[in-house]
Amino acid sequence: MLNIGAVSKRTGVKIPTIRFYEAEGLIEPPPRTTSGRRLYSDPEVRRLSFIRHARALGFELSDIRSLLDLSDHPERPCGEADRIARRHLEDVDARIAQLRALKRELTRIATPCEGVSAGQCRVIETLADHGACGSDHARPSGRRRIVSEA
Amino acid sequence: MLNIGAVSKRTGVKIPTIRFYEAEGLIEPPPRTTSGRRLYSDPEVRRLSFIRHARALGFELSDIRSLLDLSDHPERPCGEADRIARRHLEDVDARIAQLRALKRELTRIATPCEGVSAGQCRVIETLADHGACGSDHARPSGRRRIVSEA
DNA sequence: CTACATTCTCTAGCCACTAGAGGATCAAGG
DNA sequence: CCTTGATCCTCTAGTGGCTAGAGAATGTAG
Repeated sequence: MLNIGAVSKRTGVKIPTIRFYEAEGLIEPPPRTTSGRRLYSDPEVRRLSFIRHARALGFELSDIRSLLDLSDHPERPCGEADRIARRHLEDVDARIAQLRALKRELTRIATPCEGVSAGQCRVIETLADHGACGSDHARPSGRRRIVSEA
Repeated sequence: MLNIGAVSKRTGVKIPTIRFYEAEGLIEPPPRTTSGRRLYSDPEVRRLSFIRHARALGFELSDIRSLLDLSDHPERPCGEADRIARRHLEDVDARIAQLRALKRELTRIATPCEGVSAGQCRVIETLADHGACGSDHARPSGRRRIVSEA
């Protein structure tokens, strides 16, 4: 039986995040010591590693919920898991394409501007005048923490 | 003088978003009709287009704030604009690299699994057993709306 | 005059956490 | 035994960049 700190170290999931997953129902509320501290045993630790791993691969919590569900019921057909993984892969592909388009735009914009003051700055100018650029870029997606895994 | 709906159509910025930008101080509170409706003139419309364009390129609002500031003061040195753009470009590059690594992992995982039930599913299995995969992936970043411009 | 559209303000929700307050409990050293 | 510092507890609020919805007022067309 490990306390939450030990579990956190072992799995790489931060303490508040473990509690958060518990509140979200991704893991069961563990037993407690008499003083109310959480005690985890091996299966919960493995479950947390599973979640961590899936998060590291960019799966959303809702997907992870489904995947955990399947992993809890090994007798069920697993087409769903495949579907989730493939859909996610498509998302990633789309995002890569997006970012590449973005990069092209940005490179064009950010090539060192010769102007000295904002009045002649290419960056500012290009942003101000949309017509000047390759139009029709799409919006990239939200900042994500980059947390390399153990 | 345009009302907020017309401005929204012209700039592609949604009405609630325009109000949001006003609340955030990215645009000035415009004059109002006697009944309290917002009235915009050309400079504000251009300012909104600027913001929209910068957002489409993935700049964060805090960066956009700085860029707008520079564009308001054309006499200032524009090194800052360059720095913002270059930093952003680096971010994008990093994100692309990240996603590519992710894609490799996912492709490995999601190649159609032969198992029929979750018990033998490659997806589930790989997630459960971290050792089985190329380790050390990083976490990709948050879902972003993809809003093509114009 | 009656619909219907547009606008207003305000609040709450999204995602996956993270940070911080304020308090209890634990383990180790003196 | 007592103190110190680490760990843990619960709870609330904040992050970014919006979006959705309630409920009310105003504008416009037929």
